[in-house]
Amino acid sequence: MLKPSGQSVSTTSRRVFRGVMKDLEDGRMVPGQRLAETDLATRFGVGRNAVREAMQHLAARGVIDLSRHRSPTIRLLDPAETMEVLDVAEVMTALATRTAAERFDPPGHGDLLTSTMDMLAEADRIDEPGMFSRARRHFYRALLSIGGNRELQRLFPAIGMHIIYAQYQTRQLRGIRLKDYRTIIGVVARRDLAAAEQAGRAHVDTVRDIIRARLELQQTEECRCARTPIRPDFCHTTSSIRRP
Amino acid sequence: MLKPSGQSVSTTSRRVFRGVMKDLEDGRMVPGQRLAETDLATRFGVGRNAVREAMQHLAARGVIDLSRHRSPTIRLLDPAETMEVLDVAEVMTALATRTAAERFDPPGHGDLLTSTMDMLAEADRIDEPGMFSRARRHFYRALLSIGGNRELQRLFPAIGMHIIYAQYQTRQLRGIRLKDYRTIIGVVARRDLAAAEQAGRAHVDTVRDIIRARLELQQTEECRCARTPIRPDFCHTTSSIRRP
DNA sequence: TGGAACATATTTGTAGAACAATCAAATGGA
DNA sequence: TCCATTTGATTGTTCTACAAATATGTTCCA
Repeated sequence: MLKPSGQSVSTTSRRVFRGVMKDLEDGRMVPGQRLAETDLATRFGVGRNAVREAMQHLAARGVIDLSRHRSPTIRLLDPAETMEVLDVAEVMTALATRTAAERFDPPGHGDLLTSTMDMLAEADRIDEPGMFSRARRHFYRALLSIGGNRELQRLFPAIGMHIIYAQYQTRQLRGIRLKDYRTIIGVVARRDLAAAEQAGRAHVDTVRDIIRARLELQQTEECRCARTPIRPDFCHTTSSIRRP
Repeated sequence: MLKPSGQSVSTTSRRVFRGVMKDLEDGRMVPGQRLAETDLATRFGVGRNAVREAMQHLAARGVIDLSRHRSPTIRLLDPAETMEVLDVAEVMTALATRTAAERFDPPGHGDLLTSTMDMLAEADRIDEPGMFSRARRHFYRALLSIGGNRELQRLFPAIGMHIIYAQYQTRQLRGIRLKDYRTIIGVVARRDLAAAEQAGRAHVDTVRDIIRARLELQQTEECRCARTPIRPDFCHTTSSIRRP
């Protein structure tokens, strides 16, 4: 039920797809980075075809950019496009939270929410890199699952939030997210449609404000921190993935 | 400007992708139909690899369903999922119309709207099958172009409306769409944000009501018209595309 | 030294062969 | 008629091969 039909197939290209997504989530790949197909093939132990299929999937999902005779690059958002992504995320999140509140059914969905809550608490206590990402994903999957809208389940993960997560990763954002997620869980459990929609919208709005502030700060003082906006030519050669 | 970055590449798999989309739009392929990869390869004069890449792209876009060791099938919406698609379409369309109204700039966008208007009028007069589909696509592209939100330009065509167009094609719907599109163009040109958002929402709402009515009608009297809900096993064999 | 022009190496784009794994239909027996 | 087996067709996957384009490196000239 959590897996949309198209996702459940377990093929080789799927493995590459997931691998790249996971690498992006865990910070092993960063926006702007090039992905040479032979490198990926050896890295995941598959043929070039499988890699190319995965690239098509990733491109359709907005994770990478393709251009002829160039290595695919992980999408890098300029400030304007970052805001555009957030505008889309706002209405989609609002729909997700409202639908979840509308369809929330304690007997079926109760422990799903409590387990999500637990996972968020765990992520708050323990300070492990991948932990928070997993909790966040779990939260949204639970939300979408409760809502039961299959088209939303399909499209929501296609919003460019993955890129934003990778590009603007700060502790400040993480803390705010945790708080907002708890609020959302609360209003969904109360089945308060209006409050749920508002909470979803407000969350994205908060994230937007923080990112905007950071972008403006960054524009004035030209200091580039370790993890934020990486230039497209960050990796000068196409073979950008080092083998272990 | 009309083309998102990922779309502009012109490769062989891209040709297959476009070909399938066009076949769907023109009614040469219908929801539920199977797409054997060797058939597609010969039909488009390309290798199997290219077809498989295109299938990954189409699957990511929600145009086809993939399952292991089965020919891909064009997505077929049951009544519930049809409504779910429309729920997503509603908020996305509302965002599109509002953003267009917000960013509308007569000097730059004026003749884009008039040309769209002309095309819609043309489609209304002449009764050619592909004509209306082209006009509709032109309308939405213009809307998204005016709004300028690149993420929305990328995600909007990924909504399952293509399938709905193919599955619920009636003259009644066409007429209503034409009228609604003109209304939307009007309020966008007036830069009335609230009215634009409302018009977008109302349009999808109207479409939903009509489809719902048809589905209920269909449920009572079990008559299946020529073009509507085709069963998944419509094509009994996998080689469903006949060569000319 | 700086840069332009060329030559070479690397990478992508594409087709096709080959084979295993799996599914769907046809066949044949009870 | 119904079930089991076989057969045929289709997909999943890797490899090879080569053309086309890009990236890199080197040479040469001002």
